[in-house]
Amino acid sequence: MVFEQELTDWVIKGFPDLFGKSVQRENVSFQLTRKEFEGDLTLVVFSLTKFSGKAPEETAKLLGKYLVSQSGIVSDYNVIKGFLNLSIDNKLWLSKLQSVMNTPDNRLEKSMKADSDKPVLLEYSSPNTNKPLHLGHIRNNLLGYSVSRILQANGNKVVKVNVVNDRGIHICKSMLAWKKYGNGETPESSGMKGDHLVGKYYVLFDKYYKDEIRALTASGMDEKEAEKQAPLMKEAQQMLLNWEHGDPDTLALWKMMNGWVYKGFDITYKRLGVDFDKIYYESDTYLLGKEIVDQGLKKGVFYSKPDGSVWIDLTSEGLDEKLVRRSDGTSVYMTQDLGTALKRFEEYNFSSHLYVVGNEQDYHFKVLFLILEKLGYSWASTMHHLSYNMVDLPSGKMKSREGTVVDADDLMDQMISEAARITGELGKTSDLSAAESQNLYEQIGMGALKYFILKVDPQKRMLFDPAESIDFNGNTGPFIQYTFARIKSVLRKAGTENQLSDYSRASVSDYSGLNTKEKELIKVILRFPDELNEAAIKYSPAVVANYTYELAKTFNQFYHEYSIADVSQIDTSQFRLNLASETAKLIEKASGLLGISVPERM
RNA sequence: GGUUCCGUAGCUCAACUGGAUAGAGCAGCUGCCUUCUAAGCAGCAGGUUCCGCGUUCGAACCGCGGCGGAAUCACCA
Repeated sequence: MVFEQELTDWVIKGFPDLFGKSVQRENVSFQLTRKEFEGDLTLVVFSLTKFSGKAPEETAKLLGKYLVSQSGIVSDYNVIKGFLNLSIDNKLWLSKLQSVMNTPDNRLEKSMKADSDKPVLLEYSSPNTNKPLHLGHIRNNLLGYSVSRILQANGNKVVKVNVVNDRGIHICKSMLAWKKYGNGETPESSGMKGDHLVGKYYVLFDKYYKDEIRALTASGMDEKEAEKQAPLMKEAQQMLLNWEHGDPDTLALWKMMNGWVYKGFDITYKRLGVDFDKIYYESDTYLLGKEIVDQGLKKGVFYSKPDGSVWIDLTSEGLDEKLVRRSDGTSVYMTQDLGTALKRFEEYNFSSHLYVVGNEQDYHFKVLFLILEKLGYSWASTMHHLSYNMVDLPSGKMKSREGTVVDADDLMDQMISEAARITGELGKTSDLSAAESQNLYEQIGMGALKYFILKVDPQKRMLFDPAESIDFNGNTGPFIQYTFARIKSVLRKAGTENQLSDYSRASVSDYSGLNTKEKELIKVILRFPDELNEAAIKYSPAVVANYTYELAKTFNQFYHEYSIADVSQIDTSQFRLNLASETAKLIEKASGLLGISVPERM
């Protein structure tokens, strides 16, 4: 935090003279002073008492006195129990703020040791092509995209990759159902979005498949056996074989239907505002990794069983035995992930590799990384699974086959029309054109959705109740957007937008009567780099989201208490306008990290 | 059953990674639009941080033991 560095230096410097013993940097810990106490930064002295040999209060008092007389930073101090509250000179707050204002973008380049030119590889989204995206995918996509922005803001190069799961039995199910029951229906003929159309046949397959099972069990067959013997399932499996053998008809159907899905996904991705630098298709990558298995066998990392299947024994690590190649020589999920990881390293020479994948795959990634390590790849240690928890409905988990999903497109539509309704009620769009209004509704609706998802710690399971639409009041995206728009409006009316840089220097240094609300706002503004850094370390957009809310909230309180554009005091009002302008810039920047766009007016 | 994650106000979430009297927003109740945006501001009420023991100056956070929820342990991906 601001001033922490300097103050720590002073404590270390003065300690030996005061107490006859020296202290290490890690023993000196500062925190922001809580609002109810006098002061700006607080030194927690408990951990220092074993070096000072004195009681906490006594230690704090001596240090406080020393800092006031020697450091030139601290104007005053008070001691409460073992907490030494330090007040920083107002002028220093102002000059810190001023240096930030005068170098608008530089502060984003500091923090986190961005590793030279090597990129960070970030995989996210990874959809199946047999059904449309739902709320769970939204969480994945928003998280992945936001993490990429946060890493970039910390000075990293990021390569965003998506791997599309475009093959397998589940794809064949939709294909088969379409072939049997589709009557040649296309997105054009039905007016349906391609991914929804394909999803419809996936559900249809399941319906008829269940019918078959029921019929078989009614005639006395065991349920497990019925699942295997159902004609539809057998046909689907045959289709998969045809696909693997390159049957032209099957491939043509596969290409056509996947094409529909990609078109649909593109629309959804675009609305979500996410994008990728490279897309991998599983149909291209599923054979990768076999060579790695051979090498692993030679090195003795893997072993084969009599039937020819290849395994790794991880029981000594407290895990199980894991299959890495089937007895028929085909690769499994693990095999291809090994292969793609190696391929990506060869292609990009990444400094680290992140996977944004749901926590149901925690075990898979644990094993994946462990195997890579055992195979001797040094970069295995740079891999990280950014695991996030599921989105739950009040009724429990979403299940696409049972129709208990919140569809991504539907949800976005709903959010946008809700935004339109509320905006209309508040009468804010009377002077906007139809196109401008529509654009505004989209910004607000999507802002609400994105903030709702991203403000929650990724590791926590979150609940979404479709019956209660996402809020537009309080701790929400629209509140942040509203604050931004209001600041912009004030600046427009004050008519000083263009002169700010000329004014800022003079007005900041001349104005010394810093009051509580102004100071609070300044403190929040100056915290931005720390928050950004923390967000990058934790890979958590939630840090940014909660910070942005606090910034907007603090501004609103400040704004309410003090008339910003009071012309009778040109210096103070100019200073306050500068503060407002700085806040707006930060809100815009922080929102950008979340993929939320902020409107100039709303 | 083994492993991993989670449990904070009625509800949805915070809590600077061990610090002071655990904070916001919804929902409920009170006030505030003749003044630059009321999607706002000020206030009231709401807590045994799932339970117990331990570690220490100090625990929502760390350790152990329970209870509750979830995920995973496939020749699926």
